[in-house]
Amino acid sequence: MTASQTTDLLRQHGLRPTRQRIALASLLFDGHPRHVTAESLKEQVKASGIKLSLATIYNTLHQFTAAGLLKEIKGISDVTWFDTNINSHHHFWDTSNNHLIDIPASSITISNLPKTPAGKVINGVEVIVRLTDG
Amino acid sequence: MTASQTTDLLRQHGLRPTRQRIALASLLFDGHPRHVTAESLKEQVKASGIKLSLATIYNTLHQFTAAGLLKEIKGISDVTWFDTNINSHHHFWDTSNNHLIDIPASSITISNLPKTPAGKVINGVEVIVRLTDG
DNA sequence: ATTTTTATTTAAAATCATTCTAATCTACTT
DNA sequence: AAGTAGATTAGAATGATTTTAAATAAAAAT
Repeated sequence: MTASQTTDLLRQHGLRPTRQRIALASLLFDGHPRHVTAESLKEQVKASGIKLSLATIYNTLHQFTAAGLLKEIKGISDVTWFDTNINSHHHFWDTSNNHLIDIPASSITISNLPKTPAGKVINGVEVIVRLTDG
Repeated sequence: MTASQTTDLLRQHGLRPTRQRIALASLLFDGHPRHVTAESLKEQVKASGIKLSLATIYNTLHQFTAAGLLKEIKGISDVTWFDTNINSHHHFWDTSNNHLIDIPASSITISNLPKTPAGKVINGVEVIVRLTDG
């Protein structure tokens, strides 16, 4: 993607094409699927000789997410939960009051998974069904 | 569960039955499914007039988990990930190198979910398939 | 029972990811 | 070119969790 195409992309999403946003967008939207954290992106930025603050990386990742350019992958809120139900099962996560409700394992069927990478083994499957008011 | 049954339970799992562990175990293992965080458990402890430190609550939750008495519900590591793939899909999480791999939405079928609580709406479904070496 | 050993608890400090603040700077408008 | 609204930044603040190092309690040995 050229610099001018990146500029257009940002404008189309209501974001001013600043030097920092252009730099991050061209790293992120190169056509390949990418999974980044703020830290991993900071490394890439550093490696390409660009200088910008970590706060800007966080701001920009959230703005891109709000604009629909990125998707946030987040577990259940930002704290660790412990469950007295040790059997395999899943959860509704009610985001309006931050409560969890059990979903029996039998409610979820997983089929045709892509091949597990060589040397790796499936250790567990966690399904989170997010609920909101409405 | 009586205090002596709680003591037995702890011993059976190789844990010394200390005052603090007995108190936490009797709150947690009352036969009802429970989802707790360290903070929520601290509140319950406080409400029952018991005094013990937050560090002990964290230690104990992890020890109970290691002993198989609790299950930890955790998203993908403890950082927020952002994904350039904004279509509905899921993830392998390779815990050995902390990498993510996409799983197409079509690989996962969800059926017979429990009824969504009144006034709530499903906002998204996130499936994490955890991988380890071996 | 008393001592000794080893595990546990604790308060306080440290850590780590993330957000906030308030000052500076930059893109867009006039 | 000047003004204004929005963006960036360094550094402080926050919040969850872990670590540290000293004090305490449980189990084992005498």
